[in-house]
Amino acid sequence: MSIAAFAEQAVTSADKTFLQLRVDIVEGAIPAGSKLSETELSTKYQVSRAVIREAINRLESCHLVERKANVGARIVSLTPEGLIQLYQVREALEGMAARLAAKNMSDEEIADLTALLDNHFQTVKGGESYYQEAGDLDFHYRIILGSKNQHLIEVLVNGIYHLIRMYRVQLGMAGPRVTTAFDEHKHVVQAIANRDEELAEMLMRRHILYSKNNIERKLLQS
Amino acid sequence: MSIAAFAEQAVTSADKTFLQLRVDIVEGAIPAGSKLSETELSTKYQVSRAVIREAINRLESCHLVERKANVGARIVSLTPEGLIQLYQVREALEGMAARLAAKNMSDEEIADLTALLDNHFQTVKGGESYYQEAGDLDFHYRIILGSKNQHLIEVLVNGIYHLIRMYRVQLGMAGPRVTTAFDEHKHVVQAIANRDEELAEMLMRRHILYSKNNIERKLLQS
DNA sequence: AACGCCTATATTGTCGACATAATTTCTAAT
DNA sequence: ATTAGAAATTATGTCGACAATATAGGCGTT
Repeated sequence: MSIAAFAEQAVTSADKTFLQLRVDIVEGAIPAGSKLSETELSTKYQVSRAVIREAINRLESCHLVERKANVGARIVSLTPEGLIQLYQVREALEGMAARLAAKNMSDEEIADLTALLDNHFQTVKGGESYYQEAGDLDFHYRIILGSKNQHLIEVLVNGIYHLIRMYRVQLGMAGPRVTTAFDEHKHVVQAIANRDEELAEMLMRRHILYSKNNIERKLLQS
Repeated sequence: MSIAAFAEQAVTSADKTFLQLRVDIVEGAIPAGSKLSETELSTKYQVSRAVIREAINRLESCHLVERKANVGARIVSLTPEGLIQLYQVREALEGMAARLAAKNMSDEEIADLTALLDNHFQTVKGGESYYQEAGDLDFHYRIILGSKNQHLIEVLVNGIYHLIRMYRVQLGMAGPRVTTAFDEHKHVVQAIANRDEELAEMLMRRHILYSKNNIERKLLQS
């Protein structure tokens, strides 16, 4: 199961425009903090202003843009505090996700997750570290989905993860930590396999906390 | 500071329609699970369909309605599992909020919070229990705001709390537990005053967990 | 020269109409 | 009578135009 599995396909024109805009924003094609002019975008994407407005509305609900009445929409500006706060929310939510996953994942799902990790371990042992980010995402997504909690899934997959990716791309942070993250992932999965909710949550929180500390260090460097 | 302090005043017509619709949905004037016809609503609220569409879009980002392309929008249907899942998210987020509040609230804010609790205690000791829900909300809102975490505040205040209120109203649950909740609130505030992040989070999580258990019991009764 | 006010411009908000997709209803054939 | 298909209807999606608000620039005054 890849990330694409979560992308409900776009049927309407507003859907496509929204998805396109989201990519352009997250990947930095439209720089953070810049203003989103409706007329400008409508000519650029060859759709009416109504479509653009709808797309912007959805971007706002992802917390990727901020709107002010009668003024317009701006892409959110990236601040170190913002990223830290994002990781605090992520720690809380993914910790709970791991707890719920330990309770709610099926044995088969857990087996798949274990297999994924083994697979991931093999590729990285071979030095192919370019695969790291996708692997990391797969790990986290599976546990989030494994929680079977609709609200949790929604907030994380449609909201926080795009924002985090935006930070990663635009602050020039290459993927997650490679070296130690494997063991942390492995221990989380073991806890889930043991149906140890308490430990699964604690380990996931630690894992994300370490990421946060790692990022804070990088932010202070620059 | 009351709940009204969070309601950014509506400037545009879509704002007002959104707020009105949200009240009508949460309070049950429009029953859960029912379809939201754009044309119907536009005549009912005396605004154009564009305004209704924008309002519905915002309701969707609150998770109060669900839209399907080329079909329309429905108010979310209330299920016991949905409420339980909501409380799981709430436990994770408000636990983190209490932790952050213990770190980030100013001494003055903590003093105010303590005063509020004393006040609340006096009124309830006098048997005026009708004030309970507002008091409970005030307590939780202050801690959420005290976290100083924008994402946390957004998700809880603009998202989850309206949904929970919708459940409360429509499943006919009178406010929160009265008897034991005070002590739990008091202990949370004490932990925050002591700047004990760990304990503050744990106590808040317990507090919400108890609420969840209480609700589960009520749900099983009916 | 600096400040305030007023006009001009551009952008967002709102509207009604048309295009398109989904649903319902009617018809016809088995 | 039931079902499949097509026409009619209703709803959502999209568009261009107008209205209202905010911003920018120019003008006059102190």
